[in-house]
Amino acid sequence: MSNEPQGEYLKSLNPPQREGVINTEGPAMIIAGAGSGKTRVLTYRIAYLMDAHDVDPFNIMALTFTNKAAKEMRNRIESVVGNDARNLWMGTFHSVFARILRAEASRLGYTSNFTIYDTDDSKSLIKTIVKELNLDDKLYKPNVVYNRISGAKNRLISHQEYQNNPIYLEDDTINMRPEMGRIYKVYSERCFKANAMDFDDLLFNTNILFQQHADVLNKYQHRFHYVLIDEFQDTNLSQYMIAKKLAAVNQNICVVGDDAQSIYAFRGADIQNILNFERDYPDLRIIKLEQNYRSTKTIVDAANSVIDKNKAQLKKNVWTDNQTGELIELIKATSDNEEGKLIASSIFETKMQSHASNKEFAILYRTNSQSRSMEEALRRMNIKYRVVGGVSFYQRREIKDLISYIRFVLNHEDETSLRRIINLPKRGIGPGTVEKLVVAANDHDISLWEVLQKGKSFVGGRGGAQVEDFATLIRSFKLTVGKKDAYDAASIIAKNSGLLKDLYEDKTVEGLNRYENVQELLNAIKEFTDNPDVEDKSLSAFLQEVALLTDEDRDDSPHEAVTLMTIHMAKGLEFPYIYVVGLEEELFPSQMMLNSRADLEEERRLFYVAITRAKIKLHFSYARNRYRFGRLKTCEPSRFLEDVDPSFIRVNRKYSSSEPVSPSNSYFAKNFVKNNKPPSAKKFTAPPKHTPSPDFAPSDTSGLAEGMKVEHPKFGFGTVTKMDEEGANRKAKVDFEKAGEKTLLLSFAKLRILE
DNA sequence: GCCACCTGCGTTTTT
DNA sequence: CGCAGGTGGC
Repeated sequence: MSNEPQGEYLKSLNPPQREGVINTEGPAMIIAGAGSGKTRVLTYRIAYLMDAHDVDPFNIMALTFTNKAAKEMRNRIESVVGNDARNLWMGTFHSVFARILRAEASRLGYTSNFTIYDTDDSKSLIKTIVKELNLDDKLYKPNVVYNRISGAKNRLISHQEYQNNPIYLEDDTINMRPEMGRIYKVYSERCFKANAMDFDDLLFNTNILFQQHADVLNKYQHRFHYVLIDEFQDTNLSQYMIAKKLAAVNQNICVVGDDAQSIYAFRGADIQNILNFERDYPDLRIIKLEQNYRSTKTIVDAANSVIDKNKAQLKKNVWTDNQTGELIELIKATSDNEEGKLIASSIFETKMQSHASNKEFAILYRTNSQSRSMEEALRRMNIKYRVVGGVSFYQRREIKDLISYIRFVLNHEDETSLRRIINLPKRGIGPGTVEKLVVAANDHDISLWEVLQKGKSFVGGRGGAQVEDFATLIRSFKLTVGKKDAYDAASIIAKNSGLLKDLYEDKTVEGLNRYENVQELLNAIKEFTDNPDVEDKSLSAFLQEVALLTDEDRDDSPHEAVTLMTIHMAKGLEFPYIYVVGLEEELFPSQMMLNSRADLEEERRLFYVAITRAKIKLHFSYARNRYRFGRLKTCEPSRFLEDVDPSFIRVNRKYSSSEPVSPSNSYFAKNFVKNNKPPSAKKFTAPPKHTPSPDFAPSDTSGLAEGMKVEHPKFGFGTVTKMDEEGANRKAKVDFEKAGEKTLLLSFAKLRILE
């Protein structure tokens, strides 16, 4: 897509795509089937506005849901229109409106350096409040309370409205949680007092800002001549109302989405927004992109046969001109571990037969915990892989610790960060002391920072003095921050707070890791200050960058690797070879989604998303037994398998266990998990002459060298006599005691290193 | 205030 | 199973 000559790009579009690009004026909704070139249309539309209509990029706002999508779109526009693309207002809803809120903070009683609380911060504040209100924390679990408050905010219900709303009250009463409204109120007040906004506040407060300050709204309405929204099916009411208000003057609002791929209803996304959109803009231009360019006919038709089972959907007819391709292969396994093994073998074979590389494969699953058995199997076959998702870098304890220091230095009212750092490293300021300080600040309605500085007046004994020492430390950091750039300031904070020293002295593996992670954060800050494009090199500027950042920009994982991730993470991506694993009842569909038709349909859309990621070939798999919560449980194949038209599926006999086995009558269901060696493995390796040791497990052979003693499951024991070549063709010549001399391809051979 | 042990709980998550 | 949080010893 690079170096496209200007104007030429229109010719590469099909008629509906072109319509989506050139009809720039007035409201438009583009319903884009999977793989139909949605991002292409959106990026070209923006490029076309700048290129053909000479629209100033400052007047265009383009909203996405992920940083990654925003970044990718900006790059693609840049390749058409050049450097001007940098001036677009393009980003996630949260980052774009955080920027506007910083500029207008004083209108809402905030200062422009307000802290952004992530979900963990919010939950820990909720936990504190539940404790302070003496409520039952079994009933008012942070998760439950957070979701309730989040849900209200996303529907633009303030805590005042919540407490007056009979529906919410009744609901809470039925659920035995009558104090929910009170917690919401206190939580909102505490966030405000802390000069902090949570993720939902960034949108909620933008609504308040536009509602209460007509001049501000007016300003932005006239600034943004064009508003575009990607993944519109994922917007919640709060986001929709912001966009609607901004577009009210110029009416140039264009939304792109696919109702069939709506998988975030549980986060407040509302399919209703698509229907409302038609109602709110009667002269709406609706464009349907129905030609799929991504997948084979088999995959497109199979996906259609699945989504057809849903009742709630907009009619559309996704089709493709691509080849029919191969049938979907179904792999049946006896256990989760065997499933991993069969998948890894299938990947290995496909790689050999189709000359495919690792990065063309993705394994998709419903829950992160399913990655373990896949990882083990891939490791054993020496197939490189990367796991996307899991615990994010910025959520790691040591990283949040340093970030919390930085936050508190920049915002002395940030209660949640204070609680995190005041006794880290240990300074003898315990929870009791902290509570006294916070209560003092709240009861006398004075600032938290003031209370800290006068610690001795609020806390008796040694505690008071220690609190004042802490305040002095923070004050010294504050001075440093004013004088130094982000990197120097952060380094001084990391060092003088004692954080680094604490980690440095921890010589355990995890401790070393944490120390390295903090260094990595410091490196990231160094990169920030060294970046010539960055004008403001202050720590405060860095913090604002990082607050809404997830792991996107730190993708240091090997490129030439099989990708493992949840289906949610895979949305918007495509791979030639896709394995959708764990297709079992109660896992996928998840047992938590079986209660209502709407939930089950969302789950089915998730399955649809999984299928439509594949370009060339799709594999399904399930296991008859699976470890869940530490227990081996029997599983039924997923109902979703029956949703796929059977003419598109064939059972893979080679990579499937023919006998369904229940744990009660099976020798290996009971035993093989222990020794990791199911008898069924014989089906795809020749019967061994040598009987492997009971604890045989292939070693990591990257460090294999001449003279080492090894065990091979088939050839038995031997000594490495020669190493040859590197990378994928790395070989070892081994002199086996019984089998003689063999040359083994290490990316294939299973060897256990004995010494 | 600190650490070691124990219990009980959960599963998807753009920001 | 793996983790977070609580308890009870010092």
